[in-house]
Amino acid sequence: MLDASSSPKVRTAQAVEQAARGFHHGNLRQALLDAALEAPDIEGLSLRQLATGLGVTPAAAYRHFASREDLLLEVARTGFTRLESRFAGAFDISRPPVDASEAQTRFQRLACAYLQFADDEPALWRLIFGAQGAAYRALSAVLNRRNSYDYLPAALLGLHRTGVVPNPPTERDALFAWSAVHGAASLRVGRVPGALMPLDDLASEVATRIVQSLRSPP
Amino acid sequence: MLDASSSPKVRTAQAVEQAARGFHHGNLRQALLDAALEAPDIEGLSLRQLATGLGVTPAAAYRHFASREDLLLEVARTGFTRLESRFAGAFDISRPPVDASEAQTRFQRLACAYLQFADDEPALWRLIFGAQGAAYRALSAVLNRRNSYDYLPAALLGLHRTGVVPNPPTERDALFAWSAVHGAASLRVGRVPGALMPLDDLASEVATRIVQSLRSPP
DNA sequence: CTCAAAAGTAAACAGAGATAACATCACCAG
DNA sequence: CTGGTGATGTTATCTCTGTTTACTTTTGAG
Repeated sequence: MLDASSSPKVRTAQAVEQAARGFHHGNLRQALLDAALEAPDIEGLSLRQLATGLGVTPAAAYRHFASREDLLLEVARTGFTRLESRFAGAFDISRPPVDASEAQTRFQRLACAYLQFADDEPALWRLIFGAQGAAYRALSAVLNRRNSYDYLPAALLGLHRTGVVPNPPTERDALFAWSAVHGAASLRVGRVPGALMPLDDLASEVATRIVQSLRSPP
Repeated sequence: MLDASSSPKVRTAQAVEQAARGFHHGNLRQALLDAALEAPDIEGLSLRQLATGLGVTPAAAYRHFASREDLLLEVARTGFTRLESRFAGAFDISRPPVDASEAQTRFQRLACAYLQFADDEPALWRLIFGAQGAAYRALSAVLNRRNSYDYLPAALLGLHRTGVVPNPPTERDALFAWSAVHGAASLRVGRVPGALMPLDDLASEVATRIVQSLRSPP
């Protein structure tokens, strides 16, 4: 299904040629998604250009997606997955940090992963969080939030458990942390001059400041 | 040029009447801008709908704006002005705060103004800061930054001068503060569940935490 | 081998931005 | 008062977009 070459059927030379080109009875759906993922402006892309760029008629796309919005939502879904896997790469959520230093490193790596995603795939970033966050809302209701929503609380909990932060983390702590990192990513994607320092600097700075704000009660 | 009423020319009674109706030799330019300002989705609006909604032919709009983008940029400009005037309402930048309490109040009011703008005019907010911040960048280069860019540094300086914060404010301090408030506004416009608390709560919380983060060196 | 479903094409529609040619009205010069 | 000029509007048209409909081709299972 997903890969034309997995079919055991023999194919005529012509069919093989067509499959090799990837069109006309092939993996059009994936090809459309892949092409969209590489567009510099995903939200602004045209279904027709996308289809004709793949050597296929515009109407063919409607065999695989109900509408342009539907296609974009699917792209946003894989974008979300990529963000999640970056989180997963930041630290192992199932194993608590051993000391304060590791807890702080984890938090910083999480912030860095968020910023790096915005840096590496700004089009996906804007697709997910831009446009009044429609894609984000539509997806976060459906997606397995088991992953994406647990890393920040886990990191904050780690900071508390290892003694970096006196109080156990609240939802408002998480919201503030998210706001600060999200805002930094936002300004960076928007190429606001002040936010264009090296990414690691920005990440460590933002992370450090957030931790500082969590250390003292009002 | 910018304002029809600034023209020194006298107008006949008929012309005034037409101007009052707003069409056919009147203030079409302003009418277009006003109508756009009231749209729930400014970025997504159609020039044709806008024009026909004002009882005018689509092509008429091109007598006043070079393109749709140009129209939107002009709308963004007045949006920026509105944001600025909210800043101006937060505190008087020319008079330094008298004590720590006032300095903190000022900072919080500034944060609140930012968030309130996002709350009251989400369409304008998205127009300015959304879409990779194109409008923001295009405008911030031209706009009289005297206003919009001086409030945050001034508020931070006030915090330092009154002894709330030990170190004099740096650019990175300002960037972090902006990030945190901007991020909160972003999440709020995106209707992220956690950010939907009463606005004053959010503003005071974010402001307080930012100040806390500025109180201790790494 | 057959046949139904899956997946493509072709042609058309409405609506978008944009342009060019034409029309009209205001207003100033004489 | 009058004539013409420029600002401003209209009409018609172009290309491009998303989307639908009807038709055709290809695939794969019974």
